[in-house]
Amino acid sequence: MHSPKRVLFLDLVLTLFRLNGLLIAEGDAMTKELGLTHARWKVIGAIALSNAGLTVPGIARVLGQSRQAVQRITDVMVADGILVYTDNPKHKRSALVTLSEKGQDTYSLLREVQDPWAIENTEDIPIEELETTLRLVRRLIKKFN
Amino acid sequence: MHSPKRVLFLDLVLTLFRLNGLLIAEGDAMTKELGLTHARWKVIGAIALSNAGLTVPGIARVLGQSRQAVQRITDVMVADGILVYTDNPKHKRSALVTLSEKGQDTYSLLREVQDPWAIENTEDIPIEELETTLRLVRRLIKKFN
DNA sequence: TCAGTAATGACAATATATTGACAACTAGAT
DNA sequence: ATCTAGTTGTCAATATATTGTCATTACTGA
Repeated sequence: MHSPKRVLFLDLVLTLFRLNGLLIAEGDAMTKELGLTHARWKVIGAIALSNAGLTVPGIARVLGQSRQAVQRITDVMVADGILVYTDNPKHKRSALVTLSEKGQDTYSLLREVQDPWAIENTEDIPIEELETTLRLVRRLIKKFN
Repeated sequence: MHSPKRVLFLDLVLTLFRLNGLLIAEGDAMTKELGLTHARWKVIGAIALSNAGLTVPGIARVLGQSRQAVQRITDVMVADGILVYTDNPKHKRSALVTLSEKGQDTYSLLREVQDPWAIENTEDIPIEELETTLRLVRRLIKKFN
C-alpha cells in the first residue's frame, strides 16, 4: 500500500531502537564513576521522577520491562544499601521502593552530570518540538498499553 | 537549575525507554506465529529498510546494539536459512548480511501484519508530528554518535 | 608509501532480560 | 459476602546483550 505515514512510522520505530541504545550508552558513560549500570540508574531515575511511590511492578511499567527483571535489580540495590523497601499502605505485599540516604546521595551525584547533559543536548532544540515529541510518544504508549 | 527543557528532556528519555519496551512487546505479539523473536525481527527489519547492504556491525549501529549481540543472532539465522552472508566488495572480511529466499518469505509475512499495524497506529496522528519527532530523534542520535 | 588509528571477527565471561509457572493477594462486579 | 479476573512475589530456565580482549583488516593523513 502506498502510505507515506506507514514508511515514516516504521522508520521512526527503527530509529527509536537506535536512540534507545545510544541513550543507554550515554547514561553508562555518565555514571561510570558512580558505580552505576543502566539497569540501576534507570531504576533510580524512575523512582526520582515519580511523585507518588512506586512498587517493583510499577517501575517495570514505567521502564517498559518485565517486573522480574526489575525485581532482581532492586533486590541487589537494597542489599547494596541504595534502595529501601518501605511499607505500602495500599498493598500488603507489594512494597514501595524508595531511595535510601545513600541512594539520595547517589542521585545527587547523578544529577550533577545529568543536568548539564540534558541542558547541553537540548540547547538547539525548540521546546515546542520537545513537547510535540513527548506528546506523540505518550500517545503511542497509550495505544500499546 | 530552573530549566523546563531539562525536565522535559529527562521525562522524554524515561518515556522513550518505556515505549521501547512496548514496541518490542508489540513486535513479539505480531510475529509470534512466524517463529520470530525481537532479536530476529529487528535484524530483518534493519536489513529490509536499508537500501545499501549492511554488515553485522552496520546492523548493530542501526539498532543501537553491540556488534557481538548482532553477530550471535545473524549466525543463528544463517544456520536457520533465513539470512545469507554474501561477499562484500568493499571489505574483505566483513560480509554483507542479506535475506535468503526463505528470509524474504518471512519478511513478506511480517509485512502482512506490520503494515496494517503501522497504518492503524498512525491514523489519528498528523504526518507533521511524525516528521517532527523523527527529525528530533535523528538529531539526538547525531549528538550521541 | 607508510605509520598510526579505527573497524572487524572471534572467543569468553558476565550482566541483564524474558518467559513460564504457581501461590498469595487485590479489586471490582454482582 | 462472594466470585472472578487481574496483580504480585518468587523461583527456575532460557534468551539476549554487554564488556573485555586479541589478531586481522581497513582507513587516513603526512
